[in-house]
Amino acid sequence: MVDIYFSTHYICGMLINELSKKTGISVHTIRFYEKSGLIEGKQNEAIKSNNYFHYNEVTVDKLAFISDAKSVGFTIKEIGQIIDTWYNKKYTKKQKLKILDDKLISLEQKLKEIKEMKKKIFLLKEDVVNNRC
Amino acid sequence: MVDIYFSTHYICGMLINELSKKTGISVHTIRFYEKSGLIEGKQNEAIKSNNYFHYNEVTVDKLAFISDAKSVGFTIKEIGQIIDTWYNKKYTKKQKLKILDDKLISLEQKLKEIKEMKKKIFLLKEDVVNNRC
DNA sequence: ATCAACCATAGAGCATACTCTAATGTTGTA
DNA sequence: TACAACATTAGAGTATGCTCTATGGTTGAT
Repeated sequence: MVDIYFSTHYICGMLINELSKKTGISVHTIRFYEKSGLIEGKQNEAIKSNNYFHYNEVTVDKLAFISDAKSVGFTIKEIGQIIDTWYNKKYTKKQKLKILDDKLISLEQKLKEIKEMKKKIFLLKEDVVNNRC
Repeated sequence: MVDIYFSTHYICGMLINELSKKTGISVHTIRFYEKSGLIEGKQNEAIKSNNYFHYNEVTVDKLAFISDAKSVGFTIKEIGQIIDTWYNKKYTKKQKLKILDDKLISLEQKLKEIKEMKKKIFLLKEDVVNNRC
């Protein structure tokens, strides 16, 4: 009988391979994100035979967010900023709100540009349909 | 008195420096786009003393389009495809429509993702406002 | 004890999209 | 004719975001 409250898994969370499988992000890329400061694992002080990093569900959430944020065109730096408004004490409340408002503005801008591009492509399509080009 | 109908400018359009000033895109970047196949200048057969390239208003339009298309996240390759549905005989009508439809679908997808990200950032902002993180 | 499957770090390599430098030739105005 | 301001090509360098390789140690099932 194993006391789950003292199992390695319960205390330390998952290792990088499990995190990779859970998120669909490669081990290499996860390490790259860790080096870039977007996520961080913890080493268990009690275990001295290895220096393995352990990750929790917060990291899973962060990686899901990173994927989404990359899709909308945010850079690693920008994603780091947003994540730091989240769990981090790096910024004051005022700074956090400024960062988030800036991102909302840039998303609004992207929305506008994409709608305009849709119109342009649509007009181009009309020209093709009507043999005008 | 200069006969403008025979002036170099009228026949050949502008040189790269003027194109750069007109579009706000650097000479280097314009050359990069030309190497990438997005635009093309023409050399004047009649002038043998130099090998200068001449550009017309179509190129100005193309460069404006390239800037917009880059903003919405299209790659050079994708932009090339779109431009080739435009003035080019490289594709059949059917192929052109396929390319443009694909782009419309990807723009629709981007629109969706950005709207979702706006919601996420908005909720995050609420958390900051209410001191929940 | 062996061995596949994991873990770590350091650093090289790659694709994209520029951005710049070097070397050299041309044009047009003073 | 001098010279600043243009033009050309070839290729090197930079930033971003991965992606992979090398090397070596650890874990866990047989």
